[in-house]
Amino acid sequence: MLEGEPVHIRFPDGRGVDVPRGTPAGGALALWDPGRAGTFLAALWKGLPVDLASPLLEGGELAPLSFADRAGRDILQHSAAHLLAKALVETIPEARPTVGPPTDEGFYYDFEVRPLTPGDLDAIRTAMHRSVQAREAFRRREVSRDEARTLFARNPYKLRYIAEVPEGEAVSVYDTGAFTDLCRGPHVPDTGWLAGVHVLGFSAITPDAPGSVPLQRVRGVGFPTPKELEAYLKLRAEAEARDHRTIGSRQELFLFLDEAPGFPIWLPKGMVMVRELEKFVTEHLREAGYAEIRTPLLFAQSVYETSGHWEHYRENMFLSTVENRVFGWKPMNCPGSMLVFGSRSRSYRELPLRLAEFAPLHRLEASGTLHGLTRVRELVQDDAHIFCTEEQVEAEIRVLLRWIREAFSTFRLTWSYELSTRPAKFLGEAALWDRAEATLEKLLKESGIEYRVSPGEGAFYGPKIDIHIRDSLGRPWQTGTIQLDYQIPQRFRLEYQGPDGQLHTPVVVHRTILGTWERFLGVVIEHCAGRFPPWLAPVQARILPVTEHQAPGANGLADELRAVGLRVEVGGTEESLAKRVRTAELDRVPYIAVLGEREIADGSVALRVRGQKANRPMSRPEFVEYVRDRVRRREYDP
RNA sequence: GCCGCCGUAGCUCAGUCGGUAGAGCGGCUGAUUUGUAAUCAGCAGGUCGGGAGUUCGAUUCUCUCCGGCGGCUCCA
Repeated sequence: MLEGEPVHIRFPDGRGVDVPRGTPAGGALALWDPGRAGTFLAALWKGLPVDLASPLLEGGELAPLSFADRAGRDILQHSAAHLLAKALVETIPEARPTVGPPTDEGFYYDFEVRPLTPGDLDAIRTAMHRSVQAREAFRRREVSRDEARTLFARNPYKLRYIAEVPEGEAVSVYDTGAFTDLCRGPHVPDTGWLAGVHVLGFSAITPDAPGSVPLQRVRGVGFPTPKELEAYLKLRAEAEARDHRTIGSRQELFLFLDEAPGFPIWLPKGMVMVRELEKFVTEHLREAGYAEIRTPLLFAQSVYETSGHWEHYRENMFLSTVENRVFGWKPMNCPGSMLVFGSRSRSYRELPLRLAEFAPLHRLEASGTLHGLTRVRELVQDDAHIFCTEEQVEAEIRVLLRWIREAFSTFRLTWSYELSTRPAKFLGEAALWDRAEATLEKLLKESGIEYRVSPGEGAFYGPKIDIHIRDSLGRPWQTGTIQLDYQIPQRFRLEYQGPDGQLHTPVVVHRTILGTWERFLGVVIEHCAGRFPPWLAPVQARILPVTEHQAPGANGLADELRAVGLRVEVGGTEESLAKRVRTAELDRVPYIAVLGEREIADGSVALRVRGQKANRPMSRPEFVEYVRDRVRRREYDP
């Protein structure tokens, strides 16, 4: 091809254009769609991401990338990481940058550098801002391996990455002002695109590799404009306001003491909610043919040796030595259920045998991982074990998948499924694992469920389907789990007599739906920002007499509500009505009933529904029935 | 557990460049009897997370332990 000879470029809408050879990708895209060209931050050239400055040397397919595309978003995050590295090295010249990838949330960059301080962060932010103002270009250069090794001679991390570049692939570096980083690219055209970048914080991390030194990880987020960044930061501030730890304290649901780290203390109002969840789950258990049992919190070491927990889970167990015998606090309910099943001979006619147990479990979680209600050391699962034949497994799991849909819909949560497969440390034979994994996968597929596969994340005894629920800000939490287990029943030598007269080992499905009361409530609190559905609310209605003359009437109404099983409080009259309404709203009480002279006279109530200023007058029986009905139907909104 | 940061009244936070601390809300008492997001006044409440060290003197500086937060790792 001759210099300047036109090349033919095709675009996603099928249109094409001839441009002089060597035209930058950005130039071609501007010809194609001048209106949107300003939002293009990189391009896809023959399916691979490239810089807008990249010259088109031959014909081919060209598509734009903007922030709206995941790939484009990642490019902006990655460019932000470069900008951060530039600023950090300007601030602390001896710092050695390692890697700075985009993440789901934003981006980070790891450095080998002295421990950072908040003051460093300020200096880094200033340096980044300066660079953004200067609109410094990201310039790509391809260099020889020798040149690259010279450029990064002081940085062993980069030298290692240079050595890892496959033979035949060019080593590329990007210059941003005076800063040069090893990078495959592509990048946004210049730092002016990074006005919506914000450094969130830093923390030390310890890389996996043996002998490696701790690194400082600086995290940030990037948006195309400062306005979008502001919107994001506002969302984060809201997330802080709905933190379950804050709401739990404000509404007196639970607390933690220094003397019992990771052990939640349920206060009366929180305990009401735990009981409501229990009731919600238990109703289903009754319909679905479960039986409830209770087994000890402690078992002798030998039980865990049989179950495999001694080998695979001991470091997470609380142990007690009594009369020279070691007892372990159970971290899971399975051993107890196994012992109950094995306590006498069983017939196939009993299967599926569904044993539920809601016992407190103890897990010695590392202190640094504890987090409010969502990561605790004492927890209660809505747990059950289904003992069944291999043929019964599918039907049982189908029921569970249906129940998951129903349960999470009640809370208006969105959830997702994850299939976790055989871990490095596992019990049993690989072939059995493959079969179990195939079964779970088939069930997910036939239900039309979208799921993610997490290789190696299964329990040590079997693969599992995990449920992740997201709170309203999109943060995922693992809750329910369905685990298929061919191992532990064998280890406990569980058997049932089949129709063939032979003894067979049952399969066990371990499953929880909500997961644990603790974590589930933590997420629900954040999801609804403490404005609980009436059925779950610790106080469902508060009755406010306007003056003390209406107090007897208010108490009478409260009795009527209590008589139908509702949780009611009657407000005092020491404070102004406005103040008491305000307090009730801040307490997130779903129904506020005001009783004044008028209401007493005509037997009505002035109902104020939580969050709604306008009040609805209704007769007392109407009011009682209205609240009762919405609670009974577990309506989400009051 | 690892790294960093933090710990002042029940809660949210101010403050002390080393001389033993304040506010708002909440609580209690009194007055007010109130019509839909804060009526007024008064009072009580803190060995400034625990321990040790430096100092004439430590809530303030140092060390250490405990706890919390943000990450890492791990998980329901």
